[in-house]
Amino acid sequence: MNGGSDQREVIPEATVARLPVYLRGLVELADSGMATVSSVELADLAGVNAANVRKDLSYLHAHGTRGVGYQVDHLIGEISLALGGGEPSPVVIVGIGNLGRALSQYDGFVAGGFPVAGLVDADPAVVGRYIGGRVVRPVEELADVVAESGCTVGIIATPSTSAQEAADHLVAAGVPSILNFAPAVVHVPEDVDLRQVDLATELQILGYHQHRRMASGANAGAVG
Amino acid sequence: MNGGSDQREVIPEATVARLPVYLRGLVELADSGMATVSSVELADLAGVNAANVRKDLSYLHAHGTRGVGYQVDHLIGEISLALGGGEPSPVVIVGIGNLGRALSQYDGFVAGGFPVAGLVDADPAVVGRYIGGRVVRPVEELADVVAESGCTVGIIATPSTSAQEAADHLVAAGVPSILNFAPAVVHVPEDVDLRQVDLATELQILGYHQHRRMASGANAGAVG
DNA sequence: GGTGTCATGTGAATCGGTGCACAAGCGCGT
DNA sequence: ACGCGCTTGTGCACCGATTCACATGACACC
Repeated sequence: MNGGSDQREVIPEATVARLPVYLRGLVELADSGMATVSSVELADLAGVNAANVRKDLSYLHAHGTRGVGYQVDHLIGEISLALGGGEPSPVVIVGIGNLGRALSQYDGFVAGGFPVAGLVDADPAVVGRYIGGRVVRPVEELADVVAESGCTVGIIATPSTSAQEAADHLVAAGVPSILNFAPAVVHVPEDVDLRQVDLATELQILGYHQHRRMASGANAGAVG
Repeated sequence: MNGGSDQREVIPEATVARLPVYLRGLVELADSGMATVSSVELADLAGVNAANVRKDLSYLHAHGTRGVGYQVDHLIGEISLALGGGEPSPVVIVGIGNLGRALSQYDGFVAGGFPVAGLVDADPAVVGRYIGGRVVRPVEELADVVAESGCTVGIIATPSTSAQEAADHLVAAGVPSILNFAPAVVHVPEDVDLRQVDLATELQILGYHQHRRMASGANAGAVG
């Protein structure tokens, strides 16, 4: 150990994407009173391969006990630590349309440690309205909102035509992480982390599989 | 080979996930009056590598012209054909809470060929209410809704505790494709296509990167 | 205390995806 | 008509992720 305490904490991207799923399952187990969990159980809960679970957990400082399994409490702590260090990350939502309104009242955010700290919109007709007890502020004050509440995550819920503009505003305000719900490709500097959540794309992917299944099943006939 | 004309249409999953992005960019180009597009332009538009674009398009019957590029119209047609055969796929939304309401009014669905054909909810207090001109029907009538409108896609927007139940209802109604927005792992038969869209998970992934960036930058400082 | 059983942890093979780099081909200008 | 430049299409190598299979090790029971 050459003094670097974070060198061993390089977690593969695919593993990171699964950790929140594990965490959810583990919390559920903890509520059920389970003290330990095996990789097979956790794999079943998360819908992945058991060996995959073990390899994933090996990246954390989560030592399991052979012949017994993993300690649920400890595992919850380690995963929570890896995913943001246990500190809540306030989020600011840009674009208060249908989706933005829904997101601002989504319980999962608060429960997951991501309290909604601000709402902004470019439309003067929306600015000033109250959504879930929070006032919608103009996009010009985005930097202020970020500075006041220490927002570290920005959510883009604007129409796709304004998505790039919203991203630029967030970047300018110093927000390091952006989640884009608008169906548009936005470009950000390399030091900004951007993730895309595209409902229409997901549906179209489903459409492909469905179409292909029908085409393949055409000669075999539809079996009930 | 039994005259199968669809045998060559095996498209890698990663490619399928990019096709909708291409399609969006292409439609935009078509509106701008562009008749042809090069792989480099399309790559820039979609935010991916140009060679990747070419390889992706090679899976379709979308022959480009060397020295010129691809014909925008033709490409739009081929991608649309691959993604669902051009047929609109009506969707039914299960769970009309905040998210379900927002989704039911989301324009992108109709634009993408996924009209909302029905809304159902298990809560009697919600059943009967009108959302965007559509009445919310009880979950017991889900099979009827599906049969009436030929829904092929089900969207789960329930609380996570009811997600599995909603999935079971959809499967029982014969819906072959399910998009799950609830933060829970649901299990479906193998012949049902299930995709997960988890807002909380996405945020936690962002949280990981942010946390790691801060930890790494602590000893190295800001690099100039 | 010894032994059997069970679950972790990991080496290694495999699979799918990405991206470079280059050959093949088409059109345009001369 | 011919060659030049531009772009497609793809072989190949690299990389990350997944999964099997097995060695290691701890607990419980007798």
